[in-house]
Amino acid sequence: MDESAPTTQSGVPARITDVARLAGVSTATVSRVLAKPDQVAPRTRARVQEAVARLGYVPNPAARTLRSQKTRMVLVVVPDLENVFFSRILRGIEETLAAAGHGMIIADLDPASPRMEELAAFARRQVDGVILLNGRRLGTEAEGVPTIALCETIPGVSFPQIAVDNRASARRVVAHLASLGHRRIAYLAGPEGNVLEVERAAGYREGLAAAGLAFDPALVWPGDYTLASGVAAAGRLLADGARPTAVFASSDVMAIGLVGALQEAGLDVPGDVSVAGFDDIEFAAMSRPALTTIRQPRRDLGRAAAEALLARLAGRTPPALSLLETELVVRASTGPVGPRAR
Amino acid sequence: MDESAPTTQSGVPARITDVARLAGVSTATVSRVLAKPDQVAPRTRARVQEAVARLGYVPNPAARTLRSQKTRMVLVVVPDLENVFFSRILRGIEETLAAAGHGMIIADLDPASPRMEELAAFARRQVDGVILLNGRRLGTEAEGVPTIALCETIPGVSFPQIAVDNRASARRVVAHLASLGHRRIAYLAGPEGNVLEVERAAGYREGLAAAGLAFDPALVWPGDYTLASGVAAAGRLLADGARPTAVFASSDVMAIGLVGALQEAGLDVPGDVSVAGFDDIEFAAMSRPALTTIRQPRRDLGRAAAEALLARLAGRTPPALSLLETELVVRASTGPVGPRAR
DNA sequence: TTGTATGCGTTATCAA
DNA sequence: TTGATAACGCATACAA
Repeated sequence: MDESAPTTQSGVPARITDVARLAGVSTATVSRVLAKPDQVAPRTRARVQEAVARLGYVPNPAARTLRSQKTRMVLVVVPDLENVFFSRILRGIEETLAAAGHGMIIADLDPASPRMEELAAFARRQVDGVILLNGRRLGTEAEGVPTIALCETIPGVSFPQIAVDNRASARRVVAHLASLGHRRIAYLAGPEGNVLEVERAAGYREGLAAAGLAFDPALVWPGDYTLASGVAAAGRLLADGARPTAVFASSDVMAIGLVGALQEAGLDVPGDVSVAGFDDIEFAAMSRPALTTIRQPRRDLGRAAAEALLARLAGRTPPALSLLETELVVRASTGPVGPRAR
Repeated sequence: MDESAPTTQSGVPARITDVARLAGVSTATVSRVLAKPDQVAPRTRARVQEAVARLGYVPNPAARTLRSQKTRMVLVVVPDLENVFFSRILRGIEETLAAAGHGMIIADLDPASPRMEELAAFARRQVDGVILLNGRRLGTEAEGVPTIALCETIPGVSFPQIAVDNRASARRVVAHLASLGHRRIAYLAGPEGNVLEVERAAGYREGLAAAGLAFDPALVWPGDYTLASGVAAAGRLLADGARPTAVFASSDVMAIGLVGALQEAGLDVPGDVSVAGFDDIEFAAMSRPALTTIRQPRRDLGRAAAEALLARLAGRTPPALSLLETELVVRASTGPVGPRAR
């Protein structure tokens, strides 16, 4: 009944020498059977595999790493594990890596953290590759550690990057709002200097231009992707003499904060103001009114990054930049310009 | 200007022999300076430390692990990384482990997954300890891998467990609702058989009893901690002839789904129905109306688990069960029994 | 207090 | 196709 761990009788994990002895071959042959089975004669191979199974042999990873200089581990650097945005991406990465026999180590690290250096030292030795989600280079890529940037692209680097077309997506949001008749469309920005922010802001302006609307700097409000900045934006809107009839918030979290604060102030969304977000986090669909937003294919983003890294590890060269498709998800938070606002 | 990696001139990472040569000592002494500095004469120690700094020496982890049989890594098993509930716990674990020089490897694994076995094989070799968040034993603890269970306790195991008092917390929610005048209080349950569910359900019944209210099985609704089950519960409530005036949902996610669906049906929360949740996830405060709930000290839970594990690694024996304090957070989703319901 | 020497468990090189 | 053997880089028992 006892499904105890497969080991030698003694309870100590079997080593390669145990397998070799049982199969009547050398350790070199055992190693070959595991790494390059077709270089071993079928009969020998069968004997070894039998012995491996009997002893439940699993190679010692540390010994393997020491000798082969490969760790079969990948480091994933996220800026904030608490941000729900990343969870599904991580899952996409993990499932892809696991299928290829690689483990995933997560570092939750503010890009400004001094631990970046410590982490670089870690990455140099403990992983075969790195996926960066925080828009900051680790520095290890220069030392030959294959690296991929995901979502937050990093300008001027030579390694592959995976992202969505933030600019085009932002344009699409503005086009949607304009098509509903909105002519005063505000933009709730992300943290200054952030790549995502730069792109989305540019898309906002281009979207206005495409709809024949003038850009008004007074309608660009500062934000930092946090709930609090969404709430703060509500104050701004309420104080505004010439209120916008729609707001494009550059993250769902800000959009949700904004909507909540507006409702608290007695405004109706979308009756008085339409609000759109970006990301399509889980709570976008469950907030009231359900949020119109841009869906990022998060799982696919994770998968794509992991695949690109695996390709690099295999010596291939993935494209310098891959852009995945987003989708405009129209829900209840955006609607035609209301009678009051007209 | 170039902050290149600290290595020997050749670009190859320095080894212990390089340090030994530069400092004019044996490798054993270098090793000692790093592991037990006080066993080395101050002057020698200084020379070695100087050499270490000059060469930017960092011990090779694989070699270290191979020799010492310690990996300085901890495995954390979560049932669902997408569940926002875990993120802050993970951060609490990570910061504590990092401070002690241990890395954190996350496995995102449905408890029913067949990968549990594969993971056990991994844990046996690649980590010094395990923290289980999914209520399932890995089996490696029997083989001497120190293990801690967190949040979802596992009955009948001998290793330390960290959790909150789910039962007492549930009682407190019911007491709160009862104090607002509610006499028909429904309970939206979690997945059948889950430890958390069993405890919270018991607390619900005890809470009713303490308030002098009768238990009515018809007021216990099935759920599984997902949004969808919260939405489904709304249908149940609306169809109910003798509607409850309050609902205690055993997770915030279900509570939020329930509230949204009730609002969609034209009911007012808390005017028509009060709703309370459990967990205090980030969105509890930002949903409308803001959710009354039980706050779990998630970061502290993570820290406590990590500390308990570190204690075990150090040969000490933490208590078999530690319960951390929760807090009833009263927000806007619960209120006095409304006139319509009275 | 310091040094010598050995082995941790593999993989890779070379020779057979 | 297979085997002998030398690293991989470190920590530790033991000796000095």
